[in-house]
This record gives sequence, C-alpha cells and structure tokens, in this order.
Amino acid sequence: MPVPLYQAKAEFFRTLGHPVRIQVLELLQAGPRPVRDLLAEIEVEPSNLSQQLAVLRRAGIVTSTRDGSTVVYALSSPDVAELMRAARRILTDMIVGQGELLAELRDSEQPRPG
Amino acid sequence: MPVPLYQAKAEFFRTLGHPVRIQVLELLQAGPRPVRDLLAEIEVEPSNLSQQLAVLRRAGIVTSTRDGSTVVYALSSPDVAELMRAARRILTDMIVGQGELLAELRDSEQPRPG
DNA sequence: TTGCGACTTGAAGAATTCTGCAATTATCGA
DNA sequence: TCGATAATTGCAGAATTCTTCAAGTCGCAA
Repeated sequence: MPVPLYQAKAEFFRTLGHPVRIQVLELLQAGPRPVRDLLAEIEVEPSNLSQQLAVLRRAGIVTSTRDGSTVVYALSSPDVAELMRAARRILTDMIVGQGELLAELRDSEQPRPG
Repeated sequence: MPVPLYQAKAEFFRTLGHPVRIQVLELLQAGPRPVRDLLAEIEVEPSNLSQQLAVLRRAGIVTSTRDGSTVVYALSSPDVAELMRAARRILTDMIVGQGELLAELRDSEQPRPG
C-alpha cells in the first residue's frame, strides 16, 4: 500500500475544506462553466480563484479545458455531486439537532446524552 | 442567514480532513467505543487523540459520555457513515482513474512523487 | 486523604495553508 | 507587431492548524 486509505481520505476532505472551493463545486454541479462565470458569481479575486481551482485540479476533482481564450472547468466525477448532497443532509440534520438541543435546554436543566 | 451554507460546509469538510479524525470516524461506524479502544487501534499519542476528539466534538460530529472512569465516543448521526461511504466511492473511482493515467504515462513520461 | 489510571486541557513552536500583489502565458483583434 | 482580455503562477507575509509536553480534572479504591 503506497498511501493508507485513511490518509487519502483526509487529504480529499481537506481539499474540499475551503469556502471558495465549495462554491466552485456547487456551481459546477449544474454543468461545466468558464472561469469568467465562476468569477462573476463568487466574491474572490481572480488570482485567488485560480489558486483554488489549481488545488481542485491537482486533487483530480475537477478538470479544465481551454476553449479559445476562455478556460472551462467541470467536475471530473458525478459522484462529487452526490457527496455534496450527503454533506448537505448531514449539516441540515446537525443544525436541526443543535436547534432541538437548544430548545430542550431552554425547558429543562438536564439534556439527555446523544 | 447567520453563516453562509458554503462556509459551514467548508468548515465541516475541514473538520474531517485529518488522518486521525478519519480513523476515529471509521472505527465509530461499528458503534460507540471507549477512548482506550481507539487508542489501541490508532497509532497516536493520548493527548493528540484527545485533541482530535475535541475537534470532532466541537463540530458536533461525535458525542462523548462518561461511564465510570472511561469515556465513550459515538457518532452523533448515522449520516456520517453514509458520507464516508460516498467519499470512499469517489476515492476508489479517482484512484482507478489515476491508475489508468499512470499506465498511460508509463509509456511516455515519469510520474511525479506524491 | 492519598494515589493511580484514564482522559483532557493549555500553551508554544513547527508546519501548513491562505491571500494578494506582481509578473507571466495564451489568445484574439486592430 | 502591439494592445487588450483571460487566466495562471511565484512568492512573501498573515493566518491557521498540528504536535508535543506539562499540568490538570475526574472517578475509584485503598
């Protein structure tokens, strides 16, 4: 084994762990998009966006192709979209769960353990 | 909106982006486990494991309960297991894809070190 | 109370990542 | 060719995260 799976997984998640990169992945779920487009929708400087795109590219999560003077990015696997959905589900649950916990705490003294 | 969703997502993924934390989550998928157990299976110092457990706890991904003198950790949502499966699927695809790429490169160029 | 095992916390230096600026490459049109 | 636009790269300082050590808490039993 060259690299333990858990380490590859950690690197993968770390790659996703940046607001700009997340926004890029969300936008690319609707289909390939030129950098110009991403730049118009994400509040970030061009060089910074390029840096974040490079991170995603190096990780193999997105691919880029040149079309004339514009560069178009796309998700390299549709599974990425599924992962984002799973993450959204978890986050929603967690936010709801924490809301409920807060509500319980408002009424009683002792929250029950998970 | 207190915190943009994409930022919450990024934080969530960043929380997962550490080898020890990944291993903890993998182990907890089989059910709750005492710290002692985790310590026996993961190669890491006790204080370091505690730090990583604290990160997961603060993020609300795991919960801890004390049972006598031992502390037991558990996943706070079964969805986490589903997320890990999705990640594994993507990684497997990507590794296979890169394996093919490597095979192609073997005839022409030299792959760069990891 | 004292001592011990299990676990956590605080803090500091090391290592990594992020951001913005300047410079660079690539393409297109005048 | 020159100039403009699109995008990337290199780099340095700022910010964040990691790792380790020392010290601390908690429960239990002598």
